[in-house]
Amino acid sequence: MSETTTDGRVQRGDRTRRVILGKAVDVASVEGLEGLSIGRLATELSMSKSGLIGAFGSKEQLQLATIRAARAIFVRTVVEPALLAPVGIDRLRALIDAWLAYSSDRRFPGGCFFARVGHEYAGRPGAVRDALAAVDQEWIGLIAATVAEAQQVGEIRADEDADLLAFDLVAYLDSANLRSLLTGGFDVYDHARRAVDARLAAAAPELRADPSPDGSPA
Amino acid sequence: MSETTTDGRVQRGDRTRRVILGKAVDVASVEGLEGLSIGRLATELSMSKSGLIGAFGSKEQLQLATIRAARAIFVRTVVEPALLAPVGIDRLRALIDAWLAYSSDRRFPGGCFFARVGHEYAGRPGAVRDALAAVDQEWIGLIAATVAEAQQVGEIRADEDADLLAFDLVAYLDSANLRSLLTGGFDVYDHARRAVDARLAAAAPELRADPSPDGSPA
DNA sequence: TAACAATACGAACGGTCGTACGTTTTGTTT
DNA sequence: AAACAAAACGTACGACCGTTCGTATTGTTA
Repeated sequence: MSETTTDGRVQRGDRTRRVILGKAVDVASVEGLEGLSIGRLATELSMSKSGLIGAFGSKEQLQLATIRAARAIFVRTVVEPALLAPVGIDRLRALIDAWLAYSSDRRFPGGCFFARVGHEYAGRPGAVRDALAAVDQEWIGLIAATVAEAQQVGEIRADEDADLLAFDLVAYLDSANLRSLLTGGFDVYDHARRAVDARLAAAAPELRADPSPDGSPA
Repeated sequence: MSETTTDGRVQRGDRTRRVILGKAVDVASVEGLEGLSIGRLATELSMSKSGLIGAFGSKEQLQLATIRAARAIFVRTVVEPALLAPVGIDRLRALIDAWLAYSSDRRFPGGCFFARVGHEYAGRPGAVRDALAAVDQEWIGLIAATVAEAQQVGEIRADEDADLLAFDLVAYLDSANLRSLLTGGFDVYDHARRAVDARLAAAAPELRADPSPDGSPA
């Protein structure tokens, strides 16, 4: 049963959905998920409003699908390439570097998609907010887990709180993203890089072994 | 000329404008400056749409006035109380503490007004974006200037880059604001506090003076 | 070929948006 | 009291919003 039948009809529908979402993520990264209007999207894609909404059922479903599509792009652009780096501090830096490139290269025209729409729905309960909160938690959780891995291989001090360190790092990234968009300049990404470097240097294990419980240096 | 005549008519207009803006900042902190609709605002204030828009001329003027009103509230809530603290690290901490209270107490129902609408317009050139960028720069500049003052009184190491330190601190605050709204919890403010403490501890001058070029304390 | 299913369409719906115009009300100035 | 000025109103406008309905088109299955 369900022998991966490639029904040409649903196949066409899937393709349409992909095309729509490709445009939707770009629009939403600038105008937000509320400003993402059916009519405008339909016009830009040269299709009918009814055809477009018919592919998703309702605007909220379109919004949720847009979030999933943006997440997939984020994973492909930031996470997967960074996971090629070896476990430890290298992988952590790879994630951070990939994120900075993702933001400064304007993978989405409005900067980080999730920063834009996250703030849009942060104060409004509902399915959209929940979905965005989940993605945000995934991202911070990934950073924290990567920090923990680096601790296990001894590249980050064991007494560092992984969640705290993840909080700091993500904060630098988000701040750079916003300020770059606001000012139009890119210098602030260097601020973020220097902040990351300093924070990771502080979290690095002491090179000269500190005095053990008994028998200490002169 | 212009002997501070208190014209009852413009006085009434000013009062109306104040009432409108009082509601506008609250609405905009949740729905954004775009979602701030004339009709809804008029309904909530039991006045006519035409009367409301007539008080400002256009929606963009209303938006700009709303930003100025939010800035005034921010100055009164965060900046002015903190400026009572003595120059130096105390004043810096007072600013940070006041900001955390301003955010976690939900002085605006949607959290920090400027985080919400800053992201909304960060990617869209125009007068609104420029106004928001200016306020943001004011705030970061104030933090940086306060850091510089603390350096002059010897409470922060002179080799710290004031702009860099300000960037880090503001990043912690913004991150806590967003994540608190997204999750509905307030634990993340403790993360921010611990991040601030650690960052300021790292920026504090060494207690045991290192050997200075000539004649220094034993 | 006939019956069925999924997609996309055009047209229309009620509702809200920002704005403009003319009128009424309220306050100030001759 | 008369003339004027500012504020607030009611009404109406065209544009767009998300959604619904019936229909044509395209592909699959009997």
